[in-house]
Amino acid sequence: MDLKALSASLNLSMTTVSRALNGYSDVSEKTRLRVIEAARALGYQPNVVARNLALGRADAIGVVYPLEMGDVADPRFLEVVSGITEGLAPFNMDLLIASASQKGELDTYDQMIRSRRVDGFIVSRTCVQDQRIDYLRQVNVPFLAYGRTADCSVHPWFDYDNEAGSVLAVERLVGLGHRHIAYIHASLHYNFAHQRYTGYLKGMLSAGIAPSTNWILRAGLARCSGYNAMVRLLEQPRLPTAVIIDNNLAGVGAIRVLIDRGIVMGKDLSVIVYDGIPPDTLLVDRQITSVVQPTPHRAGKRMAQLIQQVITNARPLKELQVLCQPEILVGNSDGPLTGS
Amino acid sequence: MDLKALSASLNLSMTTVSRALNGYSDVSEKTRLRVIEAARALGYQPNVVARNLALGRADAIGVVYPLEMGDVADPRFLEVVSGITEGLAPFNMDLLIASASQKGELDTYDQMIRSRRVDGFIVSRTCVQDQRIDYLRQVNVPFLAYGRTADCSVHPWFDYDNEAGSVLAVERLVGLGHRHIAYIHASLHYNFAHQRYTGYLKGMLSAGIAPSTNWILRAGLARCSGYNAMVRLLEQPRLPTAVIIDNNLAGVGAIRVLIDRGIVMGKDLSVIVYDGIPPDTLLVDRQITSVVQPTPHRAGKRMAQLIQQVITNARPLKELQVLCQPEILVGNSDGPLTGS
DNA sequence: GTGAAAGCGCTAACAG
DNA sequence: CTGTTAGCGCTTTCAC
Repeated sequence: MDLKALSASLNLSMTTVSRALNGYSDVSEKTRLRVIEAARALGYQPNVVARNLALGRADAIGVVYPLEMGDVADPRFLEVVSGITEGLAPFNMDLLIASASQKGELDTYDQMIRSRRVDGFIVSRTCVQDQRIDYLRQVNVPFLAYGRTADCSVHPWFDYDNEAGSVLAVERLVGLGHRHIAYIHASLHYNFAHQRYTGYLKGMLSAGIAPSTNWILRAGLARCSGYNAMVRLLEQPRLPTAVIIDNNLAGVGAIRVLIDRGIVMGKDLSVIVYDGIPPDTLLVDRQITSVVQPTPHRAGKRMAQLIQQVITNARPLKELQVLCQPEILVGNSDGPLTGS
Repeated sequence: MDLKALSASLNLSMTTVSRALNGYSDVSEKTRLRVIEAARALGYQPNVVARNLALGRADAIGVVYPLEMGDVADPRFLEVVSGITEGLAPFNMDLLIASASQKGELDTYDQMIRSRRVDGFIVSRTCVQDQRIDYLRQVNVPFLAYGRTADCSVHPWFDYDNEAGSVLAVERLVGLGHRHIAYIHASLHYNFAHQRYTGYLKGMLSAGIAPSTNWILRAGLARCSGYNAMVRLLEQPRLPTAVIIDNNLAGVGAIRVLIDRGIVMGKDLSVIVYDGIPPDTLLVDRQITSVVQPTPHRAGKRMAQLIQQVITNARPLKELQVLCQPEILVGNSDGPLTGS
């Protein structure tokens, strides 16, 4: 069932039918209803390929991800993708996923652009200095960056306010009376880790506390690294009364040490984990106080709307630079400073 | 740079250029080389939208996944997707990902089909009785099922030989001298769980061992459920000397119990986990003996090739029904039956 | 070997 | 308000 057949069955021209279906004003209400009804009855669905050729659009956005296993294995990313497709659906846009080719990621972008498969991109896992973004800007293809970069004032992006999140965590602990607050963090190479660390320092400063370097420990994005960091922390001659861990992977490992050693969270040591601990992970009945951000799914959905607005030029740049504010989700892993 | 411009710059007709580029025989070798060189130099890339309209293809395959969080959160699925895109790349095919619409999954399939966005589908997480497959068969759209179904002799699929995996596990334990072999499993509603369970029974039968119902415990696809199951198992008046756990989530939980209670795997109790334990999970230095299957990434890649062959009708049905054989990956969580 | 012309299914001027 | 006409960029008969 194509447009020609549909219009023939209605004794109308293809033009009129097309306009009726696409909600143009210059078609009588009566005709429109008749057309819509017939389309439904006959199960007409426009051929998007033809339509896109005529319109010069692709009605799709692209995501290309690197082949490195580390990236691929990120469970959260699938949730983001899920959110993106969901957010794109109302606009009848598709999500095209591509692996980076062996020739390199940039090459994949180039191919997708020149073959007109997509109208724009979502660039994930931005680096401080990001050549993909440089390239897309240069060839003038719409995109939304998932994460800020060194120079991100001139393009649309979506990111979390990592600094603010750490400040919140420090403020909460200080409010509970803590002044000896340790910090376990991932490599400061990562943009998010750097920002969170900055927030920690800032929060401490505001509270008039000098952070102790003995209590600032480098871990990584792995549970075992958090485990080791906590072990090291507990070997210190003087112990802190609270600790903030800047990512949930290290958080799981660190908390494992506390559980294994019978250290009671919220009493012996207050713990706050950035991003929280995924459910069904700890296997003990504890709610970890967390800095929470919108779920990956929600973030993806929001990004879908943003990239759509980028493509349609619906909004000024300023409104396409979205910084999500984190919140504290109170659990029972922290508590007031005890007299001891 | 489009075909018209390219052919103009070569003083050739679009026809000839098109044929040269698409490897037709009826164009002189000399011209072909000249065309290819020029195309490269000028950075010509065919507009796939136009090409697809002319050819009536989409050069894309679709994957639609349900919105349920449980599915979305499956980290393995992203790896499968990654493998699919990689496997599709050599054929210049794209992967289109869509969330199921609120109206239901079938509706999403229907839309994608009628709008000609895709040439076929990969249907994941098949159920024993699967309406999506019924539908695709009915409308005669190519697809590959990821997982078998009750009646899967008439369509292409890719699956793991779950039954054989359990048999292997039992055989290994029996070979080590064990006869008291417990089994912790997910809901037998799941196709894979049912098949693995069948394999367990079969393996036991072959070894002339009557499985004890006290040692067959129902868990689920969650770590905590495995934890609870193991606790229940250890409460039995008589204990088994070995246990097989049919999924890695429950496996993590079950093993946690053993670690916490100081039960030494491979000595006090031999443990085999289907699919193995993901790295950086246990936080203790143990290699769990596992039934392993091709990685999700590889599986995805293979499926990409399969669906491509389905679409091009390249092979007989029989060769499009692929059953992957699992293997045992030996760790140190099992060992010979000790005298005690 | 090469080119002219028709058409894939749809949209968008431009007339009426 | 509705229909006619001309493309979108590519492939593909069918002649030469």
